[in-house]
Formats: sequence, C-alpha cells, structure tokens
Amino acid sequence: MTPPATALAPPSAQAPEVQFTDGLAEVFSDLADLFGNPRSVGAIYGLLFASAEPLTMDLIATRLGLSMGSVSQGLRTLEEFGAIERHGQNGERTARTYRAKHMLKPLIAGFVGQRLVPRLDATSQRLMDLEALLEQMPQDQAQEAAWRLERVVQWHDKARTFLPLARKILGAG
Amino acid sequence: MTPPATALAPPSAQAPEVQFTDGLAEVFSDLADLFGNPRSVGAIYGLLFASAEPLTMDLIATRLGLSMGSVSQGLRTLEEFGAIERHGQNGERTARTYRAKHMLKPLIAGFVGQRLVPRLDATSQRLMDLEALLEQMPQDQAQEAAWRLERVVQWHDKARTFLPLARKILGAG
DNA sequence: CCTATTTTTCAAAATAAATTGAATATCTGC
DNA sequence: GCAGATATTCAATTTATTTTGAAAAATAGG
Repeated sequence: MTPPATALAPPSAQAPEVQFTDGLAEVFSDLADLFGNPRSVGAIYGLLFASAEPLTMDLIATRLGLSMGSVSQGLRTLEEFGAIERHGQNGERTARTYRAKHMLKPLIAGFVGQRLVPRLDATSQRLMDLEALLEQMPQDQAQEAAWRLERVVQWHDKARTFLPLARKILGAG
Repeated sequence: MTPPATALAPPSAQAPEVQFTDGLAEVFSDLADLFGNPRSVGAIYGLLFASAEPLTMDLIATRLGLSMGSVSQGLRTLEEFGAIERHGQNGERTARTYRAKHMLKPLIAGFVGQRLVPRLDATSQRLMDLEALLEQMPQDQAQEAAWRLERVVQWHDKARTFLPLARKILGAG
C-alpha cells in the first residue's frame, strides 16, 4: 500500500530546494545551540550558507519566520564573527544583501576569539586571585590547597594553548 | 588613606580557606556554564575539588546555598560523567560522601562522550538526510547544493575525528 | 529638508532552562 | 516491619535568555 514511486509530494511538503535550505538552517541552529549561541544566529548562517544568491534581511526574516529585530542582531553577530559579508554596499537604493563566507574558518575563529577566549581569560584572572589567597592560609592548609589549585591552573593553561590548535585544525577546510 | 597593611580583614569576609573553596566553586561554575552545563553542577564539582575531605550531600547543599534536589541531580550528572566518586559506600549508617577525582580527564571524557558526541551524531544524521534530498532536486540546483553540503559534511567529519584528540590532550593532566 | 525605505535599538513579552521543595522512595538498625 | 535518617523525583516556581515589535535612526532620492 505504498504510493507509486512517481507520486507527487504531499501538498504540505515544500519544494526540495526549500527543504534543503531550511534543513541546513536547522543543522546550523543545532550547532549554534550546541556551542552556546542563539539558534536564530545559526539559522541565519545556515540559510545564507545554503543559498546560491545573497539575501536581503527582509527575505531572511520571512524565510525563517523571524522578526527583523532578530535578523538584524543575528547578522551583526555573524558579521562580528567574520562569518558573513555584505554584498550590496549600502550606497544603493535597494536593500543590502548578505552572503555567507563558505570557509567555516572565520566563523570558528570569530567564535573562539570573541566568545571563548574572553571567558577563559576571566576565569584565568580568578585563578590568579585564588593563588594570592594561599598566602593568607595556615601553612598546612595552604600546601594542600596549592596542590589542588595547581592542577586547575595547569589544565587551564593547556586549554588556552589548545584553542589555537583547535582553530587551525577545524578551520582548515 | 589606605588602611595599614596589617589591618584585620573586614568582618564580612570569610576565612581564607572558605574563600578558597568558594572561589574554586565559582571558577568551575563559570567553566560549566561556558560548556553548556548548569552552573550548579560546576559549583558542586569545584567545591569537591577544593575540599581535602569528602563531603556529604547535606554539607554541599549548605555550603553552596543549593537545595538538596539540585545537589542530588548535580551529583548524579557528575557521577555519570565519571568526575566524582562515592566515598562512604551506602551500606553505612552515616550519610554517603563524595569526592572529586583529581584528574580532569574523566570529567572531560564524560562530558564529551555524553553531551557532545550524541548531539554531533544527531546533526550528522540530518546531514545524511539532506544528501538524500539532492536527488530530488533539478540537476543544476543539485550540483550547487551538493558543493555546499559537501563543505559542511567535511567539516563535521573533521570535528568528529577531532574530539578524541581534544580529549587526549585536555585530559592528559 | 522631506519622504520613502531599510536598519538598528532596546524595553517588554515569550520562551527555555535551572532550581526548588514537598512528596516519595530507599536504607539500616532495631 | 517500623523508625529515623538519607536520597531521589518531578511538578511548580524562579531565573536567565531569546525574541519580538514599535519607536528611533540612518540612508538616499526627489
């Protein structure tokens, strides 16, 4: 009782190319979420990535069912990451358009540099504050604590030096 | 007009050893948050990591100002990650106690294996669905789309094979 | 310098996520 | 199998984050 292989798609289904762009938007939404970014940012990038032509803000909003506000903010985030570029310059009568850079490298580099590194630096500072605290502790406690703290600091340093490597490997494609 | 260097700490300040444990709890809260885990999970781990003796659930809750419910859940998460271990076995009259494994390795391995990998696998599946979609698209569109999709798939595969390396390097300490 | 169009801003609303707390379950020793 | 203690569960609440939408700002042509 399966329908014939040549049957028309059910009326509710979108054209394959729309399914494709929406699908990529969803994939990047999931990835954005996985890395702690708003899903809308991922969706916008995914849609741009999937699209052959650059798109206007208006079109992106309609296509993804987002408000202009969200799209404006999302595009700014992506631009700060260096993941997209304006196509139509803004000295035109028509609306600006945006296109994804097809290298994932700038996206990753931007995310790492602007989100991850600052936060790791902040915890790094806190660890230094804790080191200073050791001096105020009684000898025996201080020694125990120093040993523990040392492990975290070492790991933290390793994580910091590891990021550039990660960026290099993941951004290479 | 700075106070003399030997002045007593202000009455509100905690003893140095409490500042130390609370400080580490905060550091791990921030790190947990950075990696998409509840802050309470990080706080619990940080407190256990900083403590010389294993702690009871009750003590953890009091110390961090969390409910028993939160602590129970947090401990379970950490146990699933393999980041902590029960110290007092539960055939005792007294309450169980928990201690952090001082290797960060199990924490990282557990997090990667139980949070990251499943989600990357899910997007991997979605990408395969999208590949199947290409066949339904008209020739010219399909070729364009295939090229784009290929980049994402390649990156995705790289990320998957990269994780074990990351685990190895970050978990080594 | 107006007007039409596009874009940004940001307080308020909607949504998602974490935490609580009280009910429920699990243990142990008696 | 009861009592006292510890531990878990999960619906309700709180908190944090994301999204909206309407007002303000920018931009270019007339």
